[in-house]
Amino acid sequence: MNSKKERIFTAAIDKFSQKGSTNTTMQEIAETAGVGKGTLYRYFENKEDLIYSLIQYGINKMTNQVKEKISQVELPLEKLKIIVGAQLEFYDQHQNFCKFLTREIWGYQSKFEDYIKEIRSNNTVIIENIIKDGIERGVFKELNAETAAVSLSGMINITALHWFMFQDKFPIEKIRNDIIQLYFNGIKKSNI
Amino acid sequence: MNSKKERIFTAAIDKFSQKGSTNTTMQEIAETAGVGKGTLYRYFENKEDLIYSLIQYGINKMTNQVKEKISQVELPLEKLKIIVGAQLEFYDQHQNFCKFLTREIWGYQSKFEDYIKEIRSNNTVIIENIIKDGIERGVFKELNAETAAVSLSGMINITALHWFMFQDKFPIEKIRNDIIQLYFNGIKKSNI
Amino acid sequence: MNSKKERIFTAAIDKFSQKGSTNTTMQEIAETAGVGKGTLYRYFENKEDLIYSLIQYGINKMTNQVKEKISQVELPLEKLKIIVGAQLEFYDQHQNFCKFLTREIWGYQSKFEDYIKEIRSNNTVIIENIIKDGIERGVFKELNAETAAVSLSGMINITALHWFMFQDKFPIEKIRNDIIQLYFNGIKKSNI
Amino acid sequence: MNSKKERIFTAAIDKFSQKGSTNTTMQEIAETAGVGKGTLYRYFENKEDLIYSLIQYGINKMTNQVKEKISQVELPLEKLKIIVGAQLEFYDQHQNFCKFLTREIWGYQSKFEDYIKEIRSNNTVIIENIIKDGIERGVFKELNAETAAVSLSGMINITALHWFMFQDKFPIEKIRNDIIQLYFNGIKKSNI
DNA sequence: CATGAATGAGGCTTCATTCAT
DNA sequence: AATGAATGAAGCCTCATTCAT
Repeated sequence: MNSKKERIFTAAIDKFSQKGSTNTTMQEIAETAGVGKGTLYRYFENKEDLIYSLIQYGINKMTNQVKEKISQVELPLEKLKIIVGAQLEFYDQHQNFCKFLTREIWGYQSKFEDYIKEIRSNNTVIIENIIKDGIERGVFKELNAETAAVSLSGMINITALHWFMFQDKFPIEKIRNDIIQLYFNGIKKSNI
Repeated sequence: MNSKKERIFTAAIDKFSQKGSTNTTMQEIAETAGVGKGTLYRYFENKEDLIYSLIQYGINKMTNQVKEKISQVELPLEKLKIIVGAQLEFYDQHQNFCKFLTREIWGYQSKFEDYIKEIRSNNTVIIENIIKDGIERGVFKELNAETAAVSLSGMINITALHWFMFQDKFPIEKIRNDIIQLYFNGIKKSNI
Repeated sequence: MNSKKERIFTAAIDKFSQKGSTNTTMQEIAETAGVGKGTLYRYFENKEDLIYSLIQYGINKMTNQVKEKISQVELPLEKLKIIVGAQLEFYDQHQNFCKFLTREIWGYQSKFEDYIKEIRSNNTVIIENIIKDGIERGVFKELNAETAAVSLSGMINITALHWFMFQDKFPIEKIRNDIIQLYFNGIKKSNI
Repeated sequence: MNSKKERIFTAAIDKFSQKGSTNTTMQEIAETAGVGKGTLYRYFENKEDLIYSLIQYGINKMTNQVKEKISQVELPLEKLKIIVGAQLEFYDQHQNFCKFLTREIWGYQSKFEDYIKEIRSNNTVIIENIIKDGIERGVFKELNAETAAVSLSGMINITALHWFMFQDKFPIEKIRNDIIQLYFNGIKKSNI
C-alpha cells in the first residue's frame, strides 16, 4: 500500500469520524494528510470513491482479523467468544473508524446499498453461520439465527460506541466478559 | 401542534431517513411538505434547529410511550419485557424516524452533544435503572448495569434497523420473543 | 396628512438613517411604526415608493421652511445668511433625515435621477439664483454661480453631518457664524 | 499588487459607484471582473471585507498623493491651495471611487465606524492641522479649525460630485480657482 | 380596513473538481 | 507527479410582496 495513500486514508478517517463525511471538505483532508488537494484525485476518483474505499478497506481489515482468529478454534461457542473479543479489540484500536463506519452504514439506502450488502455478508453472516452451526449441533437454542446474529453485532457495536462517547476509558476485558456472559447465559440469575 | 409544522416534521423525517440530514436540502423538505421554502423558517430557526427539534420531538414521543407502559408493571423482568416490545413497536410504527435517529445519534461529538446526553438519560438510563433494581432484588446477574443496558438498546435498535433494511416484513412478535429469550436466558441451551 | 402615514414616515426615517434603506426591512419599519406589515402597502406602492416619498416629503418640508424665511428679506447677503441658519436648523431638528438624505442622494444614477434633479432645482438652484443676483448687483465676486452654490451646500451639509457623527453636541449658532464668516469673507485674515 | 485582485477592485468600484454597494451582487462583480464567483472569495473574506478593503485602499492612495504634494511647500496657504488641487485631481481621476466613497462614508454608524474614524484622521485632520498652524501664525482667522476643515472638505467633495453628476465636463482648473478664491477670500466683494 | 402567514426570487457563500504550471 | 488557483453548481437563508381572514 502506497504510503501517501495510507496518509490520506488516516487523515480521512480522522476527519470523517469527527465531523462526518459530508461535513468534511477535501481541502481539510488534504491539509491533514499533508498533501495538495489535487493529489487526492490521483488516488481516488472523487469524494464518494474515497468514502467507499475507506469503508471497504476498514471492513476487510476487521473481517480478516476476525476470520483469522476464529479459524483457530472449532466450537461455535469458542468462535463467538473470540468474535466478541476481536471485534471489541478492533474497535478499541480504531475508534475513529468505528464511529465513522457506524454512521455511514446506517444511512443512505441507494448508492451504498451494494457496499452494505457486502459488509453484511462479510460480517454479520459470519456470526449467523456460526449460530446456525451451533443450533444444528444442539448447543444453541432454536432462535432465528439472523436475529441472534444481528443482536450480537448490535450489542458489541453500540456498547463500544457508547463507551467511546460517554466514558473516558474503555475497559475492554470487563466489557467482553459482560457481553459474553449476557449473550450466552442471559441476564436472569439461574435459580437452581 | 400546528398541522403545518407536523407536515414539515413528517417531510423532514421522510427525507432525512432516506438520504441523511446533510444530503437533504431545505428545498426538498419544503417541496415534500407542500409548503414554500420560506415557510420552513417560520417554524424553525434554521436547518440545525429543525434537526434538533425533530430528534427531541421523536425521542419524547418514544420515551413517553415506553414510560407509560412500564409504569403499569412492577417487576424488573416484566418491565424489560415491556420495553423490548414497546420499543420495537415504536420503531415499527416510525421506521423512518428510527433510521434517522440512529444515524444522527451515533457519530460525532459536535453540537448535538447536549441532545445526545438528554436522549441517553431519557432512554438508556431507564433501562439501566431497571437493571440496577433487578440486581439489587437478586433476580439479575451482577453485571455492569450500564453495559447491560446499552447492550439491550443495541440489540433492539440494530435488529430493528437490520430488518427494515434487509427484509420485506418485520415479524415483530417473533423478534420480540427472540430478543427477550436471548437477553434473559442467553443463547446457550441449558444442559440440565 | 394621515397620522398612520406619518408614523410610518417617522419609523422609516428612523430606521433608514441608522442602517440605510437597503439594510432596513419592511418588517422592521412596520414594527417600529406599530402597524402590520401589510398596512405599509396601503400607503405606499412598494419599498421604492416609500423611499421616494420620504425624500420628496423631507425635501419639500425643508425647502418650504427655507423659502418662507428668505422671502422675508431682500438683499442676497441677508438671504444667504438666512439659508445657512435655516438649513442648519432643519438638519438639527431632523438629524436622521439628514443622514438618510445624504446617503440616498449621492448614490444611484438611474432610477433616482429625476428625483435628484428635482431636489437640486428645489435646493441648490435657490442658492444659485441668489448668488447670480448678488453678482449682478455687484456685491458678490464673479465666480461661477453653480460652483459657488454647490460649495455652500457642501459646506453646510457635510459640516452638519460631521458634527452629528463625531461630536456629542451641535453648537448650531457657533457653526452658523463660522460658516457665514468663512463663506462671506474667507479664511484669510484681511491684512489692511 | 496581484493583477487579478486589481481587476476585482476595479470592477467593484465600477459597480458600487453605479448602484451602491448593497445593490451590487457579488455575481455582478465577478462577471465585470471577468473571474468566477468563487474567485472573489480567494481574495476577500466576504462582501464586507471587499468593501472595507476598497475604502482603505482608495483612501490610502488619495491621502498619500495629497500628503506627498503638501510636503513640498511650507506655508499653510500654499498647503491648502495644493490640497484643493490635488483632491480635485484625484477625484477627477477616480470619479467612480469618489462616488462610492461619499456614499459609503456618510450615513450609518455601523461597523464601518472604525474605518470612518481612520479616514477622518487621515484626511480631514490633515487640513485641520494646517488651519491650526495658520491660525497660530496669524494668517488665518480665529475660526473653529474643525468646522473650517470639514467645510473645505465638503466644498471640494460635494462640488466634485455635483459636477460629475450634472455636467458633462469637469473644468478642474476653473473649479479649483473658484474654490480657493471662495475659501480664502470669501464671496463678498471687498469694498475698499 | 388591518393583519401577518405564506411564498419564492435572489443574494451570499461553500466546496468538489479541474487543469495549467 | 504534485500542486493549488480558479470555477460554478448548489445550498442556506432573507425579505419584498401578496392575500385570505
